[in-house]
Amino acid sequence: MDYKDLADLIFPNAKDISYYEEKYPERNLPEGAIVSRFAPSPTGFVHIGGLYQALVAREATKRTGGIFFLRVEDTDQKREVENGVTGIVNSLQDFDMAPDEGMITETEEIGNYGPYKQSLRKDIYQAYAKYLLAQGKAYPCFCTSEEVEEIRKKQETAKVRPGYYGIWAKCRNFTIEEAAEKIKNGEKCIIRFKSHGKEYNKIKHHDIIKGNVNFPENDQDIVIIKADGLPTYHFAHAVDDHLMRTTHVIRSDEWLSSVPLHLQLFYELGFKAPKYAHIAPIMKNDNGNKRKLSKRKDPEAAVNYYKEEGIPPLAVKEYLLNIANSNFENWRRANPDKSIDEFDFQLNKMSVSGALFDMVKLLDIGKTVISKMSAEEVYEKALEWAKEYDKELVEMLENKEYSLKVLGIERGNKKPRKDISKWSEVKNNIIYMYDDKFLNTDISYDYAKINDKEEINKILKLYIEEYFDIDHDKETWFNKIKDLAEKTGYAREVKEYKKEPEKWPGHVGDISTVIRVALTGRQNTPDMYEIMQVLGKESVIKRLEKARS
RNA sequence: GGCCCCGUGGUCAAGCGGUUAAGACAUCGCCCUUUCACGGCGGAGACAUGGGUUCGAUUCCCGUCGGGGUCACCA
Repeated sequence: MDYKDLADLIFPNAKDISYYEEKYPERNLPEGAIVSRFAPSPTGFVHIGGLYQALVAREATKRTGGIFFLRVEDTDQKREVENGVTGIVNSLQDFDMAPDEGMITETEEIGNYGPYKQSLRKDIYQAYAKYLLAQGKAYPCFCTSEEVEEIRKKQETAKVRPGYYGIWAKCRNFTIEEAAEKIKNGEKCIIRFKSHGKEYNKIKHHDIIKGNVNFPENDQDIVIIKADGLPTYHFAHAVDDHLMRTTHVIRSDEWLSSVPLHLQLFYELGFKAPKYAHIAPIMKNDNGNKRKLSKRKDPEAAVNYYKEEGIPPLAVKEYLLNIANSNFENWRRANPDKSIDEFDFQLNKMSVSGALFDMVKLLDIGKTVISKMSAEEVYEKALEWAKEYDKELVEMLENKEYSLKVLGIERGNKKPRKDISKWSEVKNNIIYMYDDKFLNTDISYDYAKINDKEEINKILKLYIEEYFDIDHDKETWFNKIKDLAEKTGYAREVKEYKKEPEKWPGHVGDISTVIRVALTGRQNTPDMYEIMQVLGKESVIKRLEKARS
């Protein structure tokens, strides 16, 4: 009896690996094309760090004529969540980052290198496990989890490195016959990789992001096939990324220390190892300590948060890209209208350590992104958001023609307004422009400097009766307000007032403020002339009358 | 604890042997302006620390301190 017989005994039905090698040939892509992937577990909502990884992987492939695919790593059924794949697919969709290959719904996929869901690739993993077994590079292990735990405890008291390796790896020393005997007796086994690494040997590895790193060789006999017949991450990674012809493995840097193991696996399997790029995670400041954004503690860790808040996906992507390649923002300034896919993204320019998440900066980018949109676009996007999250906004936006005018105020010029950073701010930004909201609610007017009721009434009365005409052009319109200021004893020009402030009780600006507050209930608004034009004569008068009463 | 990685203003970060140590966000002031936003100008604000190496270290080496990661039949 030899290793091959033992392999046949354990996996009698597994195919020869040549079958898969032929089925998934090298990809025919242009020179230098990068094939990379996003490979999440369907364990709940997508984390912002996951989106970040996906973005980086996607951008890395984009201009090389490569492939960005989505592989679902569902080998741990315990952690699996219902409709997990759908959640992932939809999140990528929301950010306009649909993969070139891989899962496209809970069960469907596109591409020739599938299945892209690991639980469906059981046969493949077993074929490769059998292949290792047949060469004596893997062996069945009959230890129960209790036994493994016991070994760990012994190692702890002996103060040696924990793990299943060397003298501690008791199943590795069974003879083929002994192992076969146990299997024939129906003993349950898992499959372990038989490592020939030595801890005292150092290996040099070059990571695209982290640079040169030195590690001890792996000497752990890690499990490759679990009791349920599914592979562990390590083994699935090697098999899948080989068969899917991944050129660049872009993943979170928590995997960095597994590189020696992975390299060893690729080598023993006879695969060409991919290049690795380990991304530093996005962090959060927690009482002076940096920690990863946590699903439990931080709402902003979930990508759905951004959708709910109405932060434009493009803003999120630009922010993330900014963290990834800090020259992005310079590029963006020079190319304000180009697609981010035209940016020359470089993996090796990524920061080695994790950035603290900065919501303020994200929202600033949101402002800029929205300020570049047309009124029509703002309208559509805000409405789309509102349909899901804000019924009142939907009602307001029902009058499309009017809403477009409202949203169009000071929009489209070379210095557009930047007052909306996310869709959830829209309502508060424009609600006073809607008569049915404004006229029917109690407004607490605060006129700032002028607060004498009589005075205010006088100003408003005069304005309505003698100075306001909706048909005036802007210059005439404002001259009329200046006239009104003069008439009521205020300085006509702010500059003159500032020269001799004791001469007047105030200036045109104060008169404007009275009108503005009466008109909108607010001291700060966009251009008042435009507001009046949008409101129309009737509404302006109604509003001013309302303020007087 | 072992192993690995990292340490430039509040944050993201250029620079990597000789620089007035960029830029962005935030902050403060001024200007523009009927308010706000935008925009313009300016201010404050940093090379963790101790030793080397060197004519010269933010840049190179070592220690210290600080931060992060990893040591599963989880990914």
